[in-house]
Amino acid sequence: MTVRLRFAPSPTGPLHIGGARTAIYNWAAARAQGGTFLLRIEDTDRERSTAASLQMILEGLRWVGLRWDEGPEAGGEHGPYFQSERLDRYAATAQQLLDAGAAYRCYATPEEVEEGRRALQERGERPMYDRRHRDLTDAQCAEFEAAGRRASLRFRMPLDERVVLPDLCKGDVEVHTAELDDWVMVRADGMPTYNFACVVDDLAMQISHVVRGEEHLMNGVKQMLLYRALSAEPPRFGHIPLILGPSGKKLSKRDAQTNILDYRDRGFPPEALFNYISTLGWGFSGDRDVFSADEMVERFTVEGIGKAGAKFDEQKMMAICGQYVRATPIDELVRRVRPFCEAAGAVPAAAFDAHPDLVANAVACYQERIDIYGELPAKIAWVFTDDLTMDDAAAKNLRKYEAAGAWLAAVADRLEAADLPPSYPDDRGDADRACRLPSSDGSPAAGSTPFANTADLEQVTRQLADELGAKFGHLVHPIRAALTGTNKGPGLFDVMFLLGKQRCLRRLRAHAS
RNA sequence: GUCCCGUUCGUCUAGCCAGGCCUAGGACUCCAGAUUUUCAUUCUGGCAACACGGGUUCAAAUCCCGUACGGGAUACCA
Repeated sequence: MTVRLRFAPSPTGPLHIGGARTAIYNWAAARAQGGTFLLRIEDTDRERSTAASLQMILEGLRWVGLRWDEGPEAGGEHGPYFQSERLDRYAATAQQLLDAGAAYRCYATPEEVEEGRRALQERGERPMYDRRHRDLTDAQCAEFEAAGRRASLRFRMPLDERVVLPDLCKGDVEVHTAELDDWVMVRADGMPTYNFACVVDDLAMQISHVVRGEEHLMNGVKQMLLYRALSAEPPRFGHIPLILGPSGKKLSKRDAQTNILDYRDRGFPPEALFNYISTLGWGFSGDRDVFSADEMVERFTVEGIGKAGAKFDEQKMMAICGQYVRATPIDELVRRVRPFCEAAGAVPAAAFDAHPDLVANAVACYQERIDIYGELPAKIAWVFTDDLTMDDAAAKNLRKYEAAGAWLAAVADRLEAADLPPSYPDDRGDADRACRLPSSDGSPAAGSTPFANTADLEQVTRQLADELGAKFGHLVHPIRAALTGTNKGPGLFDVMFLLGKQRCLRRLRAHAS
């Protein structure tokens, strides 16, 4: 069997978390079986479909790393891939169904349909279309036509039958056709509805597996019946559980950011988002939940998707992002972080271009301190920006010891005599290449340059502490505050090294008295 | 209301289909400890679950039935 799966969004809004997961599962199922993954745009709702939404969806899919073999911008032999361009096919199938008696014309106005629905409800019956035009004669039809009414096309639902939908995720789902109404296949304006266009296209595009949210479970049953009316073999269905918000209801904009592109804009690693979203309803293995898309493809099956809804957990998502950030090679990390740092004005473009090693060292110092790229600018700005804002904790550390002012002056004097590298934007030579940061994880970075390395700086400072009769641990806090404006961050000597001589002296002396 | 689906630590999950290896494993969170110039990282340890009730069986988280609770669907939206 040729394996072909599709993601079929309607362009009525941006790609959201749930849609992305559906796309990922379809993609993974296709790749896992060496099949084809295609994208089809279901734009039969003229009012709500927009070109802007389409672009956001395409961009969202690309951003999480999904590529489609057929579809918009990719082409393919089963196009067009926009339902609005396939109207002739729906019309042909509609006619075929009409001729076969599997569908019929309904001239009821929306008001009449609603009125019938209410009447049924009042009688204690299931509220649905009351089938008032199910058996219209040709003459009656002609009468409605003459009166200027336009017909919609409805499916002639079997009245009393048990149908079974074999579902890859849920197992056999049995439903009585009495629960289903004579649903509209083609609107009065000639546009097909979801269930109809979906089946016509899945057939034409030779879709082998339909994987979609479980809100479509009943649609699956309706579609099964339509396949039968068409004497066609239905695809295999897999209705996957929903992604839930904290309240346990379907995830909505109220619960969290649901637009995929918002995560891009906030600086989430796309691979991490892909990874996290994939775990919402599917487990990689008993002892791992961080995995690559390739690894996922190796063992993904639709049957392996869970049955229960999964709550979206932002904390866990962040934790996974952090793992990806930490596993990223520094050069790659710099590349990814650059747009965020530049946009925020935290690191000038010139620094990236003319001082790549300095920037790499600075970023490396924060690799284990951020979960997403977007967190970096605010943390790293002190390295390149002179208008330091002192936070409360830092201000407190400056005042904590009476001698702090004198200490800072002494440290400044000592550093003035030391071979500290120059400050950005002065040329730092190969200082940053010779001394790779961070150095605080056990072994101080050492290098062979004309300049002091972080180990030398530590030695100088410890010695000074002795001379001052101050505890080294006490000395550190006001220095850090004066240099960075915070009480957190890289090791103190990495800070000095990054900042360079002039900046260190200036900041130290600004708080020396 | 009716129909359908679901229910393993607070959360995501492994185990369930092929019952014993489960005194239920991993991850996130939280707590404690180690490392340490701060923060973070890393490491060690800890808290914490088979919704409930029946059955089948020598044996049930795993199979069956019921109950409760949760969710979804009931559109000329998708």
